[in-house]
Amino acid sequence: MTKIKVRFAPSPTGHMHIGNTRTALFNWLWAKKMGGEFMLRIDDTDFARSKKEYEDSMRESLKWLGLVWSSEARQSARFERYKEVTEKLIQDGRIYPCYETPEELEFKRKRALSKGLPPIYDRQALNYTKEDIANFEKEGRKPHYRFKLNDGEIKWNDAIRGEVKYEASNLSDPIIIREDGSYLYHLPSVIDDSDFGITHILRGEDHVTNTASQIQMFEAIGGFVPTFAHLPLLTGKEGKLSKRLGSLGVRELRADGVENMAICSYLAKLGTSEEIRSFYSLEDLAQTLDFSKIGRAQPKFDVEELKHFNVKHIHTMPFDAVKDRLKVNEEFWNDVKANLEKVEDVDVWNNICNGEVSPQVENKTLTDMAADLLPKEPWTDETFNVWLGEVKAKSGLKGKDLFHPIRLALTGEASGPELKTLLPLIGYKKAYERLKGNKA
RNA sequence: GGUCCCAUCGUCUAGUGGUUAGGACGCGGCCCUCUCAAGGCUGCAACACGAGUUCAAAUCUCGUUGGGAUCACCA
Repeated sequence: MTKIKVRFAPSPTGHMHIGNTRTALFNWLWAKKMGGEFMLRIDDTDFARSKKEYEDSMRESLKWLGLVWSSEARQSARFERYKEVTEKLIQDGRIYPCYETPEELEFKRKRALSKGLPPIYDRQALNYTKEDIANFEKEGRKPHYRFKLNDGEIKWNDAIRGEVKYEASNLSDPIIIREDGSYLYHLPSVIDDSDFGITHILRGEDHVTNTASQIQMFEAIGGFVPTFAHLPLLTGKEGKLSKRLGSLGVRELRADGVENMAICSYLAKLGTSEEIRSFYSLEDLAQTLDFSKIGRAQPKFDVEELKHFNVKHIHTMPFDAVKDRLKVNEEFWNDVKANLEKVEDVDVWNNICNGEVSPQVENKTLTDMAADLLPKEPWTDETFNVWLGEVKAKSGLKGKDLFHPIRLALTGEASGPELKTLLPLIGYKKAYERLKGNKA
């Protein structure tokens, strides 16, 4: 059995978004689970839209997510190779020149549609005479090229969708070279997958039809046909795949305090029969990947749900998973994590316990009394209960009337970890001053 | 419009002819805490529609409706 190799092949025409991330993640997880290799390939054949800035941004997001790659390639650096293959394919009669303008093509499509016909390319270019071509050249028209699909049934066994088949006659011959000589994604992608020994192609189901034509390309260049797996596309809350989903960037999520492993856990399990639960390492998550548990329907992605999941993810996050980013020790982390909405908020509590806080005085009589009753250190586990019992007895207050003013005075916040946990962390001196209404 | 895919609680899903249609998330209630949060328990809630096959259909067949993908000189 050959070693498996997968690739994530983004086009640097935007930042990493949730759809991209999901594809990259599944590829990475599959490689990890199978002990294979994960490759990054920059599909920058579209000069007009590709930008270095986006490429850098994607690399950064990928690294932040933990989706590291062990090798990489760039399509714009491989044009010589594509040209070589193309020339051979032209000789084989699998690639042919066409001279229609985009406008003419658009017109043909519209006309076909209005007649109730499928807007499939009519292969008019296959019937050009030498004179036709000479005339086009004389007009100054430059050819674009299409890959000729052979008639017949194309089928493959999709790792997610099972057996898939298409009749080639229902497909358009894909354009593979633009009028300006640049390549479109189809053929370079196949050449690269073949040259780099990609064994599995996992991508969104928007590519299923492409797969049919690409299988013929793999065969035409004499390459190994990889195994395909097509993930159902994520849809937005409203049903349609919204533009918002496309623009929902990893960078924004990160800035909002969403944890990388929350994103990965959520995306890996959404749309599967497994419950969405937190994983704290990609390796653990990888072991649970199972194509047979991926549904065929399109799951709805809801960013609010992700954010909610993220909060729970933080509440149970082990110290080891965050310690590199923390200034506090394990005990402190465990005391406050269940109240955090973002990891960085641990600083807020660190400051409340160790820094200076301006107390809010809600019931001065009560907090003054509480200050006077507060025993000096050393404290024991029972100190808080004993102290509060006295305050309760003396003030006659209980429940919220009792706790709220004290919490506000002690922490300056209306909610947070249990006061019993917090008090020892704050210490006598600060606690006393704050209860007295002084900044401390 | 052609081709392909899909359809079970609000959401993600289990279910492969006989189930009180199960779980998870969310939502409601209760409990725990002398407060909030966190936590525990519990409740509400679904087979898109219509035929057919069958003793029996969420499950099989056909149709309808609805959703999605693709049919780009984007990837």
